[in-house]
Amino acid sequence: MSRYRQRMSFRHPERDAIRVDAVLSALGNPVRLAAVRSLDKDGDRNCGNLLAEIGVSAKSTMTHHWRVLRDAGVIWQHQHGREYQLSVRREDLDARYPGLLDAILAGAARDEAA
Amino acid sequence: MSRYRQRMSFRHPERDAIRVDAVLSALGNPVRLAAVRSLDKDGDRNCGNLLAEIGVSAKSTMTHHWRVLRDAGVIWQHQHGREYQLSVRREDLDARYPGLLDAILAGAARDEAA
DNA sequence: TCGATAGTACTAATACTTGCGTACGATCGA
DNA sequence: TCGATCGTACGCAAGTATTAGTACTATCGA
Repeated sequence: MSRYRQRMSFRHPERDAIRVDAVLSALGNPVRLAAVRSLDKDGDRNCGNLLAEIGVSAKSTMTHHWRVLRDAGVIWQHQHGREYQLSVRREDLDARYPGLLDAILAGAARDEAA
Repeated sequence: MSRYRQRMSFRHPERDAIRVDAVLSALGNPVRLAAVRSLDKDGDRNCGNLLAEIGVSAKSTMTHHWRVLRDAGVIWQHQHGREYQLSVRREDLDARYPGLLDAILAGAARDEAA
């Protein structure tokens, strides 16, 4: 009997269960904001791709951040073979909070330029 | 010699020093989001007014939240007699992150309605 | 001048966050 | 079938956030 729980597919909140304070809290962390910017700019990715790009050294650290973003309803994370496909939940976020994600991403781009 | 530092006027970040991740992190807390919604809806207030409205029991708790919002560049807080006038830094936020504050406030209103 | 009021400063307890090392399960490819 | 790979699960350590009690300063008004 293993000490480790068997991995199963993740729980993602329904669109209607997304809350703006959770979204803001999730994106209010520089590592997660950078991750979502990358996902939005360059399309879907697996976890390892982004790890190097964001400059985080430990896989387990990003596993934590993916969970926060997933639980807040910001990203989808689905298993695909032995990789996990990541994508921004743009349809859901834009439907529920029109203009929010674009304003945030534009703001992050502006901060970076300055 | 008192153990307590004398109060002086607060440091507010310059418009150019505001960072979107700090704004999101500040507004990613339900108490602070509610406070900013009240300020935006009903105009400038002092601290005590909002205390009751938001349902926070201790003044010192709100003192902490005002500091977080102030440091993030979300609110102005200026002494006026023995009260402190609070207001949303709408001009600065709208100039730096167009549409962000409106999207957030609309989102909070939507969440509340649901 | 003096009591009441507004709201901060400080302290502390508790809970949550972030980061990473290590153990592991599942899958791929040779 | 077996080693390499992907990325999670778990656990720990250090840091930060949240809340509130109490001490305090400054100001207002009678």
